[in-house]
Amino acid sequence: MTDVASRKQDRITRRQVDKFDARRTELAVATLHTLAELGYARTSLREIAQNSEFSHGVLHYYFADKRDLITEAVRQYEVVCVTRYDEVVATSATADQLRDEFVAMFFDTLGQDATLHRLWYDLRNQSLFDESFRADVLEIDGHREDMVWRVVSRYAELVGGTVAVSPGMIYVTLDGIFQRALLNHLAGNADSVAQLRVELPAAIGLMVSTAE
Amino acid sequence: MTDVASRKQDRITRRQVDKFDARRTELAVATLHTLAELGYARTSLREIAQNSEFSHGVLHYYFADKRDLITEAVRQYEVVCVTRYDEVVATSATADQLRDEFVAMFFDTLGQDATLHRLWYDLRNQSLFDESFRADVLEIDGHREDMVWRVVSRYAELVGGTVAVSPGMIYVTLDGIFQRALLNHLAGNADSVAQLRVELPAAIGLMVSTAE
DNA sequence: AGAAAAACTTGACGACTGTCAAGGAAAAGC
DNA sequence: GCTTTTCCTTGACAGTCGTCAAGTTTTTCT
Repeated sequence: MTDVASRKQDRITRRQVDKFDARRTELAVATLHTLAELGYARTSLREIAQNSEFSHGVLHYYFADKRDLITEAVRQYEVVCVTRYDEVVATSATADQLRDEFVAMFFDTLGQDATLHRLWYDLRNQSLFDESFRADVLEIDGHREDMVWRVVSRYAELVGGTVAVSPGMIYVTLDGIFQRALLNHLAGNADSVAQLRVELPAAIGLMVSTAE
Repeated sequence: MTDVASRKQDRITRRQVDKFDARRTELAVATLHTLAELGYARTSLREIAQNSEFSHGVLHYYFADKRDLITEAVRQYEVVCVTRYDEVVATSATADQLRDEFVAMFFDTLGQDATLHRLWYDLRNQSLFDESFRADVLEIDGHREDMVWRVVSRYAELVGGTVAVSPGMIYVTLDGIFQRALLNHLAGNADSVAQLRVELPAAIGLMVSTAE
């Protein structure tokens, strides 16, 4: 093959691959919404296809099997979810502002993206039973940990103190609060959610020791 | 009906009811083990029956439907699980002893009953999708909160201090640590589990302020 | 415009699901 | 010991599942 011909071939192949990937992503997003609505246990390929503009057979044209499809959907989740607070971190000038805006966004996404979040917890739990999910789950969990670490360490910096506990502990605490708030939110228990909102700043304060 | 006859009838009825309940519990326990092994999404009635000494049809003799069966299984879980640390609380004479024995039992049951625990988290998550689980889940969650509160408040008492955060926050934190330890345990990541073990006492210490 | 390749639909397969009715086996009552 | 009730098994039902092959439509290339 000549150079020109091979480069042309490359261009074609690349365009095909891009198109292929675009459709894959489109279907993965449809999968994500179906999973968020029904949960892992009740999501079928036909249901996913109905949430897209295609028929159920096309899923096996773009994905090897169901696991492949769901794995790709989880990756889509990650793209959306692990940079949520970065802008708050970047633009906040004072500790109080950072804290307040973090709390606001925390409970904003809790209400806004509740179904997506419950899906995440569902899949993280699936990984306790299904080994093939574990690597992806642990990776995303790590990114979530980094995400809250960026918030809290920056908060400590602004407040002129130091973080008193490990990144893992911070994540575990904030994630635990979020999980409980999500359960209470979906159960329609607004009072409990409101109380967690009050307690969240104090929990952050507890993990950051002010320099004396 | 004479008094004697009615009392005799009562006795018979009661015996029948007891026997009925005993078999129900037996089948609920088999269900619990199957759920712990396979997870909610992959547990079928036939699989449950194979983990008992009966055939699959008998399940509909003792339970109205699958939901009824699983609900009963969850109640069995609760019986085992929400009094785990009570003896430690009752017998510990010093704060250090209480803390150390709590941590020991915490990580003991993590390894020992890992499959049961992952089932609990699985079902708690199901309640995010399936409304009919929510009441039971919230009730058990409350009992778990009470359980860790008994530990930490007693610890504060022994150490001569006060608990610095709400019962809900304590539960959320300890449960978060447990969940993460469980994931790492099942993933075979012993190092991460060991590190959480080191950090757990510090986390407890952070939530209890020593009187000065 | 015609040929080739890619994209998508349709329908079918075997396996598995919860449920339940019919009937056999065991226990209880007399 | 015989009858009645309780307990349990078996087999079938209607439905759903993931998967895939065959065929149709659409796009791409020459």
